[in-house]
Amino acid sequence: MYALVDCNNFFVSCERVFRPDLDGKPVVVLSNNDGCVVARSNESKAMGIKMGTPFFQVKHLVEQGRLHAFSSNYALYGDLSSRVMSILSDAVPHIEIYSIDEAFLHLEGVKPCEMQKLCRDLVAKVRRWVGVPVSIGVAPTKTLAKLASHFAKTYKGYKGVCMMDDDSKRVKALEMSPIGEVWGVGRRLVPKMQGWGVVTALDFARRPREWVSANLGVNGLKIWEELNGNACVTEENEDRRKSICTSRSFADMIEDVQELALRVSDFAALCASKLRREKSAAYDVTVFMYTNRFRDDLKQYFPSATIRLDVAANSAQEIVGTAMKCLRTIYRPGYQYKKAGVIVSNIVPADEIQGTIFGFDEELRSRQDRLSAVMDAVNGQAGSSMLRLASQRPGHFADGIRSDFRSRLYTTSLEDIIEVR
DNA sequence: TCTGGGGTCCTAGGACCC
DNA sequence: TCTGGGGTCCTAGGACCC
Repeated sequence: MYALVDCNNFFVSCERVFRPDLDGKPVVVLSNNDGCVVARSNESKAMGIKMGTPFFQVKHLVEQGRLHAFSSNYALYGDLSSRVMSILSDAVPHIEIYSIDEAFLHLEGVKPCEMQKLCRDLVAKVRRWVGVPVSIGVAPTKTLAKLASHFAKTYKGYKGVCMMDDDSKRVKALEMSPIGEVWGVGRRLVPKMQGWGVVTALDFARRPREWVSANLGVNGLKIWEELNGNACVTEENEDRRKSICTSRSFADMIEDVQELALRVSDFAALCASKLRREKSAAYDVTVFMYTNRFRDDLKQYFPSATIRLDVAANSAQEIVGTAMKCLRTIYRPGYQYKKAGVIVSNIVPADEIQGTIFGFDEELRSRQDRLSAVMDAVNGQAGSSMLRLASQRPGHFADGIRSDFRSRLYTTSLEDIIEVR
C-alpha cells in the first residue's frame, strides 16, 4: 500500500504558521512578479477565485480588505517543506518526495490494522511540530492514493486520512470522481474523454483494455491499470535532473539588447551554479525569449536557440558566454520582450566529463573550476550576488521582480528571525 | 497598467543504416 | 506506369505534473 501525504493549500498554510490571525480568512499566495494566484485557502476557493487567476482581477478584493494576498516566499516554503519531509521520513522505511508539498510513503511491513493509526498520528505530528495541515490517502496504487487524499481533504469525517483498502471503497471512490480529477488526465484529455462518454473515473476503469490502448496509448493504459488496482507507476529515477531551467518574467517589457543581456547573464550564471551544486555539467545551453502574449496590439516573437558544447561545462564563464552567443543569434530589435530564460540540458556527472578526440584545454578548464569553487565559497557565505561576472546585473537577482506583499524570511534569515521575535 | 516557474515523459517524423 | 523492408537514433512538440 501507498500513502500519499499532501499538504493542504501548502503555501497559504506556510504563511499562516506565522500569521495565525489569518486562520479561517480568505488568503492567496501569488506567483513571481505578483502575477497569478498560485495557492488559495479554502475560504478564497469558496469565493470563486480560481487557480492561475491574474492578480489584477482580484486586487480590488485585497484593497477592500476582503482578501489577504502574499507574494511568494520560496525560501520559507522550501524550509517548512523539508521539516515536513523529515518527519515523514522518520515514520516509514521508504519515502518518495514527489514535490514541495507531497510525498509517497511505502507501507510495506506495516500491518493493515495499524496503517490508519500511523497516518492519523502523522497528521497530528506534522500539525503540532510544523504547523501545517496535511491530508493522507492510502491505497494499493499511487493513482488511487492520490484520489484517496482528495477525499481525505474534502470530507471532515475522515479526520485527514482516507483509507481505500477494499474493492468496494475503490469502486465507490471512482464513481464519485470526475475523470479530470484523475492523476494524469489533464485539460486536453477531459473534453476528449467526455466525447467518448467517459465522465467519471469509474467509466474509464470499466472500458476494455484494448479500447484504452487504441485511444490513449501507453500513458492511458498506465492510468487504467492503476485505477483498477494494479500498481505500475514505479519509482522515479531521482538520481540526476535531465535539464535545469532559470527563467523570469520582467516587471516591464524590455526591448534593449544590452538590458536583455544582463538578465540572460544572470539566468545563465544561476543555471551554472545549480549545475555545480548538483556536481553536474551540461552539454547544451538554450536561451529563449517571449514577447507579451497578452498584448494583441504588439508584434509577437518566441525565439529560442541552443548551442551544444564540445565538452560539458558548469562554470559561470562558459555557460554565460555560450548563452550570450545564443542571445545574439535570436535577438531582433523592434520587439518588446516580457520574459526570457536559460535551459541547460544533456547533463552528465561533473567527474565524468569527456574531452574530445582533439583534446581540450585542460589548463583553462582547471582555472575555471578553481574560480568557480572560490565564487561558490564566497557567495555561500556572503550571499549569492557578492561575486559575479561583469556581464551580470549589479544588485540582487530578484531586483526588478515585483513582490509587494512579501512576508519575512521567518526561518532562514537571522535578521528576520531576530526582528520578528 | 496588470497574466509564474520548473520539470518529466511520450510520440511522430526525419535522418540514417544495411 | 512503375519505386522494398526492416531497423535505430534523435529531435521537436505536445501533454502532463506540481
